[in-house]
Amino acid sequence: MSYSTDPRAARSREAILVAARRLLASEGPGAVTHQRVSQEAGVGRATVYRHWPRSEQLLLDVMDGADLPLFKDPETPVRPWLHRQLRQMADDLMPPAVAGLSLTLMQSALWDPEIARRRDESNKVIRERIHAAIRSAVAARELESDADPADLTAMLVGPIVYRTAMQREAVSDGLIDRLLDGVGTWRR
Amino acid sequence: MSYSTDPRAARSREAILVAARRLLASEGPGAVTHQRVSQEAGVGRATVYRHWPRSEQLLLDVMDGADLPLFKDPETPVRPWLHRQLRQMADDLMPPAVAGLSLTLMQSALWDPEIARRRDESNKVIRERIHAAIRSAVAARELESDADPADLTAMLVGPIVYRTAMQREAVSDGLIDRLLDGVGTWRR
DNA sequence: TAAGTGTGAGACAGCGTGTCTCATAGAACG
DNA sequence: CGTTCTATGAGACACGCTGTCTCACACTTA
Repeated sequence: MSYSTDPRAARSREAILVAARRLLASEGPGAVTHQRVSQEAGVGRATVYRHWPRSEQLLLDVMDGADLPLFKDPETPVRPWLHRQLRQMADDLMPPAVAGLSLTLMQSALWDPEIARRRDESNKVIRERIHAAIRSAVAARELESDADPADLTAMLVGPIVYRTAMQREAVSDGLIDRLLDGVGTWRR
Repeated sequence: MSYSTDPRAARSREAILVAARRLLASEGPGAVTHQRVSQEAGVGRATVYRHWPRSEQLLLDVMDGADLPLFKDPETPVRPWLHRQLRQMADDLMPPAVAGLSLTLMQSALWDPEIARRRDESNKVIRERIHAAIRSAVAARELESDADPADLTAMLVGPIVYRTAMQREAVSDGLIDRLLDGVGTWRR
């Protein structure tokens, strides 16, 4: 994406993103409105609309700022690495602001094609990274598995999301171990 | 819960619930506002507030109307029965209105203690039903498993919710089989 | 210096919230 | 039957948020 190079526009953009991040962290996604953000950022309301006509897009860009390197660059042995990644994900999702943001975006995606597109992209990245990790484990004879990539993701990530966002309890290491056992037969 | 026996109150209640259900199905949770509902129901706006001061409570009661007998009364053999229940759950969750409602309530629960309480109750019911089913399978020597009840629920329900609400794809029978394989060792 | 443009301020119409008052129609009861 | 009781509809009020528009102004860029 290329934005205007005008330093005035860049300044506004930054101020708005900072304000949106602060509001999100302190009061949750519901507080990230054009009005609140413009006040917090010391910027005209119309300016926020100019940069982000829909507030979900603003939320998406706030999220992009904290872009996750999750499941990137698998290490061998794969199993402990995957365990660490899932642990990390569970911890990242625990704060209400983050859990709320995820739920908000998932919900917006149900009715907004643009958000749906970006959700699908995100899903694809995660799915491919997890698939790559599993493939490398299989190649190193660390694991025997023939599961579908999308199924793998659902089986590993689904329970973590469910536990943190819906059951609102901590993800134990034991649960992560069980999830990993579910993807196939591990050796060593 | 006991409501007023006054037939006027009962009439309003019913009209409001019917209108809310219709709005939910046709336009999603975002359309279920006091204002819209009161118009649709042909009822004063204040009347809606009297019955349900917060719109999430109205959504909860709309959901209760379609109360799910999900995972209730396990049959033997347990595995095919569990399979059917998970299939049913996946199909129930697929319509955007239902998926959206679930996400909305999960999100509200993050900031509203009352909604959180009812979410926890719901979770408890599901968890105990699934636990009962697993116990009966273990008792009948159909299954060997020592998983924690909350973990079981996360491992079975989590991926279904993830697939339908976040990946927005159909849950295949193959995935359900994999999930069931994950809870322990099945015999026969 | 002059043209171009992002901005802040604010108007406007609309929808939604949450609380309040008040006359009235209907229910409950002696 | 008449009388109390109460849920209701209508609407006022103050407020928050949306989305669009206009306009003078200051800053950027050529």
